[in-house]
Amino acid sequence: MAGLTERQKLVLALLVRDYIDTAEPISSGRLVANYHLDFSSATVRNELAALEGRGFLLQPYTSAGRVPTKEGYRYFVQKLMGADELPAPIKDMIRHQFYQVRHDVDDWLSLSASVLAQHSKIASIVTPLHTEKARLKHIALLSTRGRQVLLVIILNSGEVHQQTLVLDEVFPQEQLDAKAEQINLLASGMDAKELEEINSEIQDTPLEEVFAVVNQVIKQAVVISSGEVYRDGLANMLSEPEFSEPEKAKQTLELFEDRGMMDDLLSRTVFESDAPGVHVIIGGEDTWEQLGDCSLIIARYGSKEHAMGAVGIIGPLRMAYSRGVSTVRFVSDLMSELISESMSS
Amino acid sequence: MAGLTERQKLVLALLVRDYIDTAEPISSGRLVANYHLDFSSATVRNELAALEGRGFLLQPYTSAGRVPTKEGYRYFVQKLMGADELPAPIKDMIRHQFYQVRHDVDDWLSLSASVLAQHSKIASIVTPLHTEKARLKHIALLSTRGRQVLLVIILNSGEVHQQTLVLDEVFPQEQLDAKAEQINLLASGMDAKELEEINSEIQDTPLEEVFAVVNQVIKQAVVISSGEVYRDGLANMLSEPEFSEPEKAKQTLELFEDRGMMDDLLSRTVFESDAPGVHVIIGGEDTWEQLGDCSLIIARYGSKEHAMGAVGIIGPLRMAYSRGVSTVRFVSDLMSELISESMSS
DNA sequence: TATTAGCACTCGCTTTTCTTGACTGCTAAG
DNA sequence: CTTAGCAGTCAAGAAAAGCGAGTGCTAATA
Repeated sequence: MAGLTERQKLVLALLVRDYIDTAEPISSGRLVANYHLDFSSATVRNELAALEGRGFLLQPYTSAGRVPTKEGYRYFVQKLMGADELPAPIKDMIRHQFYQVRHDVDDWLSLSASVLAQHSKIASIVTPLHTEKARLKHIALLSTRGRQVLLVIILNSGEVHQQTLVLDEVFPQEQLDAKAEQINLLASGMDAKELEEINSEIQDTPLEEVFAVVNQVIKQAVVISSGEVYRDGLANMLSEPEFSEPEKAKQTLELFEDRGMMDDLLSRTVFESDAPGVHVIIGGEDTWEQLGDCSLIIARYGSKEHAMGAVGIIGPLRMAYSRGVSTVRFVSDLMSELISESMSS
Repeated sequence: MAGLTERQKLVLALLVRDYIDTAEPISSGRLVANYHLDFSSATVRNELAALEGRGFLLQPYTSAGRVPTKEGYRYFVQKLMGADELPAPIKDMIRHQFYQVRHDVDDWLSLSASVLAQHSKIASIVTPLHTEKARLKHIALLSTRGRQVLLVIILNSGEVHQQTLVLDEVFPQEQLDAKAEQINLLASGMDAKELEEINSEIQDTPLEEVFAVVNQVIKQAVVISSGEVYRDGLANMLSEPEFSEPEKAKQTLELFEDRGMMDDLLSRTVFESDAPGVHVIIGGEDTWEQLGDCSLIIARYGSKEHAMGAVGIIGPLRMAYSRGVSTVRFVSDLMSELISESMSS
């Protein structure tokens, strides 16, 4: 199957862009008029028919204009779309916003989510850093209230996990410090497998209770959303005409609330691929059936050596891919920079 | 203005319950037929007209049945509604679910949110414990990665706050321990005001950087949502017919995403009132304009002496108040029990 | 005085019909 | 290969008609 002619590419690009703007089927006449094409609407009609034959376009009904198919969007994103960078002043503003929270890492995540939602006008998702080879760096036990104790676990990657435990009896802080110190001496630097091996030694000692949790947390650390996942801009989505039917809206919201699904999606797409760039997933098909009629633009941040997280936006098929890709790239690069800066002395 | 007659109360109660079930305007004939009333539809019509005169009902249009007004719901909730407890097996199941996560306090919150959403079929919200008179109990500094340091602050109430800081240089864990110890010796037991007073002593010492954050956290601790607020069941809401118009849905979602609003609402209603019971807020009017056409059922958990949080559900005006109140009460009591148990030795 | 049967009236909803006009695909000429 | 011209298609919108659930009122009844 030969590629598209230059003119077909032009027509497809114009049509997709126009449709993304207007959300209405695009007609041959409209294309000629709006973009001052130097060939007639009849010619455009022929090209449209050809593009429809290739599976890039479809007509909602016989006498309507054309609408891109998922395949059409994919071709557009891969071959036709140019970059649509955020304007420099906006970028500066965002950099400034990050600068203002430079001392509080947790704010980086929520700010990223908020920035993405605001500038893409759709929903965003941001996961915390996580590493694939979790090793224990350090734990701390902090008495909070009665038998409740906060267990803080820090991994080699810098990832922080915490859990409030209810122990069997009340311990003063000094004893908790001692317990923590014992575990640190014993298990620091170990990964899940090694922890498992020394597990039997711990059995029936006073450390058993806490140790079990450390063990379990390290095992779970591989799951990307083990920390808090930030979301924003949910309400934005409902403004898009494709979610005017409440059914669609509900479906999408459920997708968004479903941790497992997102987990799988993010980790597979972002972490298993070696390409560090921006990934665009357009609608569900075979692999990602559940995505349905939503598209996803995601990128990872951090570094392969230490720890990585993902930032991304989710919207209808008809989303501003060009601007979206630029925005996601900008934010993920910014995050990577911030993190690498915060590691240097 | 005299009270309602017994028969008017009966008619109002039946109508509200029926409307909550069906979401359709209720006619006089329907009431007589469904509930085998021993007076005629004409009589019911007279009573309906009287109730409409009182502002408890209204007709969507001239020849339609009646629908409750906000006032109508309020009267129903205050005077007419009985208890509609969850069935015992369901209660046992929920208790069992809590039992399974008894060692992890953080799970209590997310489980509460999930239980409430599931059994009320609408959205839920759960805030962590927080105290009004925050005093510093203990801090810890944990090196995570490069210049990043996790600051964990534990208040007298047992509330935990944490923040990842980016310090100006890299410190080994031992030095961080020493710093933390210094601050603990100096400031343990102090409240916001006392911390402010010793602030000047800290100026220009190596502790300044960390101390500033501790100071700030204690001040902010009074805000209820300073910890993570758990939400669930958002998608449930969209199933309700009142949110079929995307505008309404969007509005409600925005309300739900707006932290400030919820904060204000929860703290004012739950904490400023002395009554520890379940509060029902029906639609926005003067005080809570923003609530619009949503209702809220909330209760606090914990104890006034130590720390309190709030659990609640949010839905359309037409929600199952009776079941809702029972469910919220059940969950909040359960949480209070768990917490008080976890404090005893 | 309170209740109720009877009846005319109202008005949103559904269905039907008609019209409009924005497109297309095809054909034949340039 | 391109394009003007034209017949054909079909959703969307407006207008009309009928339906029917439900009311308010009135007059008779207990």
